[in-house]
Amino acid sequence: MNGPGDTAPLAHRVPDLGAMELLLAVARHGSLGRAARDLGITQPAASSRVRSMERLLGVALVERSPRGSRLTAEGVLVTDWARRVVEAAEAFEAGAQALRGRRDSRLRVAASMTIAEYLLPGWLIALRSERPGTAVSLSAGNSAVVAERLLSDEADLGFVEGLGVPAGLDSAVIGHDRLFVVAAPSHPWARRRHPLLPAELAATPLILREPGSGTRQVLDAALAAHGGLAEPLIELSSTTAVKASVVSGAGPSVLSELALGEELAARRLVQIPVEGVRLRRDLRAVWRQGPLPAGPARDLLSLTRPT
Amino acid sequence: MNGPGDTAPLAHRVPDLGAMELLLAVARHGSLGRAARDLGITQPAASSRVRSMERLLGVALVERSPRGSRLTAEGVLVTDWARRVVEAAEAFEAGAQALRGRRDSRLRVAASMTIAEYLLPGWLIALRSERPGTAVSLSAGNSAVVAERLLSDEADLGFVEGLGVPAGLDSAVIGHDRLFVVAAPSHPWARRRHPLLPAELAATPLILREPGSGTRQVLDAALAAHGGLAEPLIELSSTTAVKASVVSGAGPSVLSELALGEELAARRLVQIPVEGVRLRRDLRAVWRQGPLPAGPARDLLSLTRPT
DNA sequence: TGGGCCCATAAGCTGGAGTTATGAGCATGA
DNA sequence: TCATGCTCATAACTCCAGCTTATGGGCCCA
Repeated sequence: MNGPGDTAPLAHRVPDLGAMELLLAVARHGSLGRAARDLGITQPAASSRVRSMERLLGVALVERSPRGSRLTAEGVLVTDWARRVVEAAEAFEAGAQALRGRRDSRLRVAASMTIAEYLLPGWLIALRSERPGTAVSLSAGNSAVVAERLLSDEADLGFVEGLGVPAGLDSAVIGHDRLFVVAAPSHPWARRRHPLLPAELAATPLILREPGSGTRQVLDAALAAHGGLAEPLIELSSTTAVKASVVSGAGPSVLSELALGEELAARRLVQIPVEGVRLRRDLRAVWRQGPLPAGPARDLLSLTRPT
Repeated sequence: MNGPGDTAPLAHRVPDLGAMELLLAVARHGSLGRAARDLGITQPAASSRVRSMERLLGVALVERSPRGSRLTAEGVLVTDWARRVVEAAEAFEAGAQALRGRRDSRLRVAASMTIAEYLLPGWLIALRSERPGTAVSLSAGNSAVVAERLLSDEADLGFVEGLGVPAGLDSAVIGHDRLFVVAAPSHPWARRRHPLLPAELAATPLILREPGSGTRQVLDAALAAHGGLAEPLIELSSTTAVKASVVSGAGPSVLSELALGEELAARRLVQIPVEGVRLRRDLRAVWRQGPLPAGPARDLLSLTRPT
């Protein structure tokens, strides 16, 4: 994950979250003093913090004047990058908060790993802005675990990404997830001129999650007609480990598009086109058989329409 | 940007970047001590940091044993959220570093605001991992500014998103950018059952950037055949300001998909389908007329193939 | 049983980020 | 013209978070 050439930890080369937050506040308010008040600190503290941020980056971010402060051209760019960090931190916080309140929460959610990692934090941020009071607790596991929690009344609402709906549950499709064939940029497949054929994919040993995972279920089903999945090259227990292996050039894999955003954007991985096979699965909200859930569960459900 | 109900600043409710980095290192190495060494701190420091992170979140993240440390189930989730924060911080750092080295850098890049904000940091991370030594400097502005810098030999490679290629430059299409019609979830358009017609869009006052911006050029051209763009509701100078206005319900707007990731995912904004009009523009790399650039510029160019 | 690896705890140091207090620059309005 | 109110900067002081070193206990293996 650390690029080569890195020496000091990232945290020493980048302003901390508080400083980024402060920069956003300055952009919003057009004044150091008001930004400081917004964050509950004093004006000199804000002033010195912005100054030390500018020293660290070697760029002037804020143009001070007796009538307020505006961002410089560079400041605008830096502020936008900072905003993305702060948004990621907000997602972190929303997720972590849901993880904490184990017992006493009003809305208990159970979700598959992929959904809990990549989608739920965003939904929780949105939920909090629409229904500020709602306390959420979260547990993660595969489809069977989610079903069990719903049926034993340990969860009010679940999210799964498997092929079918577990018995005893009602469901609604809330989106779709495509599976991408990916390889390192150095892999021969990355230079192919023509799409991969299903039979080729099926015949090639891949880096995969263990058999229970949703991704693997879909892949098995899709390739059954084309000779069935070859014996895996390696079996790993987490999506992150799979990605790391693929990036390092160990071999190709098939992964959810949700897990691939950063890697594809930074071209650490490349997507290999495939033709003639549908690698797609439904994302579903699930609940105990019966009427649509009411109260907070309904609020959350209404935020999760197809994207 | 701050959700309602927030009181303390985000930075007090979330572990700092160093702690998140440490958590990732623990996940990688399977041991607090080795993670500590990796980050250049001592084992007790790492131990206490992880402990205080667990106290802050109210969740056990790491399972210690005399033979090493593994993440708990919750730890895996938290680590993945932390990874996204750290990746955003890496993008921040890559961008900021490019911004700093004004004069002496070997590769000088000029880019449009949108590309500089959303795409360049990712490319720079990838570039650094493939060609570690490359120093990059960055300046941002609209197409005319980019062209000027290239022609006056103040930049080696440029990126623009306008409609045409400025005179005197050669170019290559490196991707596409769709423009989305967006509105707040509370806006009437968000509940429409049928796609918007071009004439409706043209007739509606929108929240827009000022006339010079690339987005507005494309919009003008696309709607010329449908009666031309109505007088804007408000004109603002930054994309962020436009988004904030739309979120607050002031009216609809048309924005690049690149700028909308977070807002659409969190459903602070919703996309309004439109039929019969092509709101799409090319993203282009540009350079002084003549042969393809060589050296570091070529390295960067080769990272930016169509996504 | 000694030596390797793990982790935890304790005591002490230090720097960074906060505070209060103060002053200077620029508008506005009486 | 002078007071008022906003802006930001500087200086001196306080304090605590996070680091260090030193130490000890558990587990496994040769």
